[in-house]
Amino acid sequence: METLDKKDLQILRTLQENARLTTKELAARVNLSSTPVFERLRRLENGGYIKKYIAVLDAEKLNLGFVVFCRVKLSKLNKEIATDFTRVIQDIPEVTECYNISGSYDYLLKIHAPNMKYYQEFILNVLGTIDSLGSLESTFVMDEVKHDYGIHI
Amino acid sequence: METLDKKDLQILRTLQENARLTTKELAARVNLSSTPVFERLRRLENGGYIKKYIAVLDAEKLNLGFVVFCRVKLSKLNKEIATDFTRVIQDIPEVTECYNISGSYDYLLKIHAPNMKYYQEFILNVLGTIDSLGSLESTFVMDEVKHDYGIHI
DNA sequence: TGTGAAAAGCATTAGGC
DNA sequence: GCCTAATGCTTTTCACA
Repeated sequence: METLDKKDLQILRTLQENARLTTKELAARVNLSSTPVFERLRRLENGGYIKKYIAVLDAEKLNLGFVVFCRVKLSKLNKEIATDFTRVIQDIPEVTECYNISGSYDYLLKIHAPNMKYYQEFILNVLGTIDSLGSLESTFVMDEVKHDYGIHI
Repeated sequence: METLDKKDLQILRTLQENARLTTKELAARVNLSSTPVFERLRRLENGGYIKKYIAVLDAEKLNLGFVVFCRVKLSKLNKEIATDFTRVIQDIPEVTECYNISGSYDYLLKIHAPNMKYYQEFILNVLGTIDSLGSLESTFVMDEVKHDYGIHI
């Protein structure tokens, strides 16, 4: 796929705000008829600009509103240990995000739990048992001040 | 809204994976016909369990793949300054997330930029000019190891 | 690339169990 | 609660500018 024009960007911008709009409604907002919007949309999906469509759930209501950012140092920084850690982390459902980062820690994890008690046991019984993990520092989220679910394009 | 049964959770779980499923497809997955699924969905939306439906875009392809976690200390920790900071932060499009956190910093920001050069200027011209901001520490994302876009329910 | 019309399929409501 | 059946929209395709 070559390049995106103004309408493409407008479509993407609109959909990352509300993915439930019908092609027709979307078409109205970008001043086109349904057909070209439909085709652009397919182009954008196939081109990988749209990765997926998701429903954003309310973690609080689903008893997973206790959020922690956890910084992790590997037991030793080599490729094998890093590979092991990233593989293990994929299968831990409480860990919703994991980034390899610069600085004095190696990884930053975002973790969702029901409460502090649960988290404490999670550290002891899950994270604490990973061999490739050296040390760990938890930072608790007291309030979500902003969450855009989208990027500014 | 009272409590969620197995089918409700299954619906939520499915939709946070793929929000584009038709009611019909969704119904097939939970072994019901369209009507009850349609009604449950409405109940879940109105009950606030589903906050919104969004398209997840590819930040890399849209030239916003340079991601930074930035920890911020307020110039002074009082209510007025905190309120000012959180208000200012809402209007900065590069900041896609902002959390009030425990520990030696007050806030954790997630920032999307095109590249390091852009980020450097962003720090100088935008973040650096916020009065309520005391100090700041940038942690660069070298790799996104895991990103679930959903919680484990 | 775009438009508009037509076919195929879905969301949504109604009526009954 | 659930189902099936009907209706009015949408999506999707096609012919054409």
